[in-house]
Amino acid sequence: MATGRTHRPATRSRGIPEATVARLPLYLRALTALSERSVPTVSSEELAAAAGVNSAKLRKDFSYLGSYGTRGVGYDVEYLVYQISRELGLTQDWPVVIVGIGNLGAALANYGGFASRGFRIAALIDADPAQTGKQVAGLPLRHSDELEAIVAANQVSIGVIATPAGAAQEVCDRLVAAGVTSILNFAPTVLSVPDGVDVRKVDLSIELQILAFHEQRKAGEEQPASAARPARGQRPGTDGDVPAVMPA
Amino acid sequence: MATGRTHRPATRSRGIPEATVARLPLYLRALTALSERSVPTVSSEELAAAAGVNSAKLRKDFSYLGSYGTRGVGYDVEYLVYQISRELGLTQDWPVVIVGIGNLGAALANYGGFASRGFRIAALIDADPAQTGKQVAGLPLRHSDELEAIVAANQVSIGVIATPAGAAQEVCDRLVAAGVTSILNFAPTVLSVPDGVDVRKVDLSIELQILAFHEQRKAGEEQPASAARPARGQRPGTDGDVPAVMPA
DNA sequence: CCATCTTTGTGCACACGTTCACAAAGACAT
DNA sequence: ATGTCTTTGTGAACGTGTGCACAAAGATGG
Ligand SMILES: NC(=O)c1ccc[n+]([C@@H]2O[C@H](COP(=O)([O-])OP(=O)(O)OC[C@H]3O[C@@H](n4cnc5c(N)ncnc54)[C@H](O)[C@@H]3O)[C@@H](O)[C@H]2O)c1
Ligand SMILES: NC(=O)c1ccc[n+]([C@@H]2O[C@H](COP(=O)([O-])OP(=O)(O)OC[C@H]3O[C@@H](n4cnc5c(N)ncnc54)[C@H](O)[C@@H]3O)[C@@H](O)[C@H]2O)c1
Repeated sequence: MATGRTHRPATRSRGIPEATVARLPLYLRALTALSERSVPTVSSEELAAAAGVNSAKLRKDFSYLGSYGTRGVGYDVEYLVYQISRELGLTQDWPVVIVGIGNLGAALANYGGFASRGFRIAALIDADPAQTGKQVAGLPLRHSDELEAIVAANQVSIGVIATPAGAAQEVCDRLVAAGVTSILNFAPTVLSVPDGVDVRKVDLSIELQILAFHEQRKAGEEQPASAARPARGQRPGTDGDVPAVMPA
Repeated sequence: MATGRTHRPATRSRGIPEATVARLPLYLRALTALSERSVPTVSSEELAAAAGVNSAKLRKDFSYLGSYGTRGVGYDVEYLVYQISRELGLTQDWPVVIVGIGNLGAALANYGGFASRGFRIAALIDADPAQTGKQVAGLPLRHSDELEAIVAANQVSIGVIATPAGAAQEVCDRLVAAGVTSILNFAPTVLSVPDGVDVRKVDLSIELQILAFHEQRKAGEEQPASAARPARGQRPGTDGDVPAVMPA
């Protein structure tokens, strides 16, 4: 997951809980799959299984949207797809710019699941003049100088940053100044933005470190009896590795 | 964020809260930057600012690791780097395999922040025989047939999946059968894994949808002056209220 | 050795998220 | 109509995470 809400304090007003919002896309994906198989209705139990969550949670999540199910039957697939799409704002088109078209930026530009929901790539922007004009994913690379003009002309409100970390804050500032109010950041930096701008981040390295933590824990827990695998982990049981020094 | 913990129920034993674990890499990154600038000590206030969190939260997080600060002074940078690294299991080397070396897989393989922490790419694996042997990021692509052998030979416990969604579950099953117990999944699918295996996921599309939700909310809130009816958070312009049909 | 000042570590209260468990809504058959 | 059966929607209990606010630890200076 990603991230930092620099937005409003709470959501108790017309509020769908943040945790619920984060799961709606998951439900939507599962429902879309059912829809493609022409399944007419689905129970909370089935859908929950498909989305990898527990059914009580799913029902509570849906209850924040309204009462869209039918007791004894379940949920109408098409109807739910529509309701969730509307709630997420996917019934409209969101123009998006991607800044920093290197290895990662190009992969993102080629990502199908991008356009499949209402997201449209308005432009691919890179600072390297040598790249300008080159085509990536069928779109021409535009130079950073044009950033402000592109954002304004297309009314872009969502920006994706895939530049090196060092350039991320500057790019962010320019995007925000030009009118972008939501940013998805792939660079490993903390971005600071004014109130009213949302930032979410994706960081491979952080995800791996979290996995490593649990991995180490698993290794350290290994049944002392059957030394299954001499995992590279720390020694088990004993937590007492008193480490190095505590300098002055 | 991302994820499904299919691991243990809770962590009440030697437990560092999950939310804290997820922030440790962030602190570590900030500390590493300070370390490179030879800053000897840092206060919770300063470090919190650098990591983008609130200082009380940071102090509480650190308190789960032990009492590593000095009142009136702050935290010793080098010492904290060591303690957090140890806690996250980064003092050891973690061999990782990436499966599915297309646009995204190649970008991940080239990612510097990979090796910079203790993660080492043990192998890049792809199913396409035409690609086998080609070099990506200085490593030769290996064919999927070798997956099991590679995992076993390198004692790989962390796998990254960057294949198309359709292949993800099968790849996951093979990784798990071969001994992998932590998976980072970039394919837009829910993976099912046995107990004891951790899965984290990264999904661009989901992140964008979450941003779109808040974006829509912001637009719908625009000082509507008078005719404001706080009905179903619709955007300003098109007031296409009242949805379609509710089928039988 | 004492006073003062800074900054940690944490008790506490509250907000948020999850799960259980069940009343009641509706479908459907008779 | 009435009864049975399925499955929703949600109250209530519990667990986890956040942030305030402050006592106490230690540095530093006289
Ligand atoms: N989140 C993740 O999982 C993940 C994975 C891999 C890489 N990354 C990060 O993504 C970023 C990009 O990685 P990459 O491998 O594609 O790097 P890259 O070097 O291949 O690409 C960076 C691109 O950004 C462009 N650029 C540089 N400064 C710019 C500016 N000011 N304005 C516009 N464009 C600019 C460069 O011309 C280049 O094309 C890096 O920060 C990297 O650390 C993140
Ligand atoms: N999470 C994100 O933000 C994000 C972004 C872009 C793409 N994606 C996803 O990542 C995945 C890869 O995207 P991509 O653009 O690199 O696609 P791609 O088609 O360029 O690459 C897929 C690669 O996987 C290989 N492959 C297919 N089946 C395989 C198997 N069974 N075993 C091993 N390798 C196999 C293919 O040969 C190909 O090289 C897709 O699922 C895509 O939806 C995710």
